[in-house]
Amino acid sequence: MKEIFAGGAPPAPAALAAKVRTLAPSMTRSMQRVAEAVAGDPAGTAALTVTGLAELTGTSEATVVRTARLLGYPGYRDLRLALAGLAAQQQSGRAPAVTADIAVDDPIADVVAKLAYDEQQTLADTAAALDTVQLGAAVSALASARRVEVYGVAASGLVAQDLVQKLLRIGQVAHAHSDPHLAVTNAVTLRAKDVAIAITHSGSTGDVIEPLRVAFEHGATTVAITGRPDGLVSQYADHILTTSTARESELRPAAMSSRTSQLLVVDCLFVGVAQRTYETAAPALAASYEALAHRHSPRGGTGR
Amino acid sequence: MKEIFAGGAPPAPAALAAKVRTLAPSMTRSMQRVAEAVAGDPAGTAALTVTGLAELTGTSEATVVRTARLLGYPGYRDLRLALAGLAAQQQSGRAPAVTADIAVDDPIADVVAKLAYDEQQTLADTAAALDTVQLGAAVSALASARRVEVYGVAASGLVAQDLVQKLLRIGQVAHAHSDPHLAVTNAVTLRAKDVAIAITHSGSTGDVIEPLRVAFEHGATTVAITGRPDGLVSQYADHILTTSTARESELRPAAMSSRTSQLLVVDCLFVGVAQRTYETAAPALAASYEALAHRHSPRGGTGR
DNA sequence: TCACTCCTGAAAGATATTTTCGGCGCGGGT
DNA sequence: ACCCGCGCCGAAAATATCTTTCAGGAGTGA
Repeated sequence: MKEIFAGGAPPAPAALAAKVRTLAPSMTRSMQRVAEAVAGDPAGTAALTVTGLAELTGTSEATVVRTARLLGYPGYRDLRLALAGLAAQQQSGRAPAVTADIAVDDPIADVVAKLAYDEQQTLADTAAALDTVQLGAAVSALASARRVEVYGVAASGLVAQDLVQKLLRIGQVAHAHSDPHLAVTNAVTLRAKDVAIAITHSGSTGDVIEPLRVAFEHGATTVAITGRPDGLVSQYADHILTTSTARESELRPAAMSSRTSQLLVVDCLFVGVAQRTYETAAPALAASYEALAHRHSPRGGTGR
Repeated sequence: MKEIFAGGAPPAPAALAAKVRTLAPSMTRSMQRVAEAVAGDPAGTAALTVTGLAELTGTSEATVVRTARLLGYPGYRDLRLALAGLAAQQQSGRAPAVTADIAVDDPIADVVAKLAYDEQQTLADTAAALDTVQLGAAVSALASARRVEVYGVAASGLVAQDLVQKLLRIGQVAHAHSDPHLAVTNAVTLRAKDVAIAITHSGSTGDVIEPLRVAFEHGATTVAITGRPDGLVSQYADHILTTSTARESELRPAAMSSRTSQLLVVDCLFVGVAQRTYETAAPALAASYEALAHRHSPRGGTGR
């Protein structure tokens, strides 16, 4: 007997479709075929043996096993078990109903419904796939950080600012950087006890990786929030938080769902830190709320 | 073959426990032990191999297989698969137990689940409450706008920037302002055919209302994205888009759900505009994607 | 074009499952 | 009380399934 059960990484409950999407880009062609079959028909796949699935996808047993490994399972046997579970869930639960893409001539009401549904899906996927161990580690680092620097450009830059705004509210020293040069300049000044966070969906945004690398080499604790955990950015990250990737279409750029996903992660970080530092966080939150009250006109209902 | 019971009956969906009880009397002692273990802890049993389950119940592999047969499965392998499904169902069944507020001592996994759930709820609420007529009107105004100015401070400022980033991608002329003075300065330059958008959750943020008022009085088309449609900001808005407000708690500031809600509205605006201006928007989107490609390191999907 | 890297599948090797087969306990007959 | 037969039970062989190894080959950059 080997591999009792628990350990560092739980295989994956039902966030399989999400995981497939997240990892698909880093897969080779044949592995993608396997992953596609698995994600497309969990129930059917669960009924197949390695050999059967290999034949179905026109690949070999080895490839199937490799795919299972990549998805986080010890082997095909375990993937199959998870698949059976997923199938059962789908069976009992309401039909997941694949949402149609947004078309150019969709009425506005459909657009609202589809976007809302997609973002909900993204949230569910992200939550399911989020590694709570990594998250916990990142929270610990932040809670005891002397100073926090967050790097992100474009859409991820806004997420970085969002995190910083939140951290500032609970009395943490935090800054966001979207200027690559200034970011590197800033990273050089970091030491142990400081935390650097890089946010990049692609995992390969040079402008963000560079400052993280510098911070890493200067001994700071580094965290990466990325949709591609196999990306270059992970090389310099002590803790990796994976965001999920949703399908995108012409009218629905990837930035949309990655942002939703990143914000959820950021919120989790924030709440985690607020919990750990409750003694100081709670009064700080109250104080910042109080300080802003007078900037709102008296009118407009106070109630609630 | 004897085939006493199985016959044409399907393996068994989830009524496994019932089946065990029904068949128990007709079982021999050791088989009962196996059946009991299976019914008692489906999840745990699903993790075991034949040998493991045999050892656990103090019986032999043969007995385990015989039990599986009696329960209607072709063999142990299939029983195990069904067991995994059952476990997954049970798991998901007790999921909705996380609707409570986030507490200081919640484990990190609960925090993730609760935040994700809350944000999903916020999205659903917002989508349901969004006035598509107002939204359509706002989209029309944006689609034919010569220039778009967006005002927002703090968290809403980030949403403003998000909208602007998106509009820029489809070739619209857009700017975000979070500096109240500059915002007003900017607002006085607006004319008809220009669009001004104010984003404020409270609906009473003076720093944002003021520029909107100025824009309104200069003849620009004005849009308010607010959680309080009865707030002061609405007085100067041609179109009002209402975001939903979720309950908040000490550890979960209102900014969190209002941001989610605002972003959904902003996404809807963006997609709506992109639809209306598809001829120019599509190439622009493609071009901006292309232009950024080289900023990502080539490496990404290699090994590991 | 050549060298190189990494993907890929065939087949060997390891595990898990199923089947076979003989032992043994238990009741009933003498 | 003893013997006989019935059928449950588990050890081990046989088979199926999964995993690993290894070498050929496609694609890529120089």
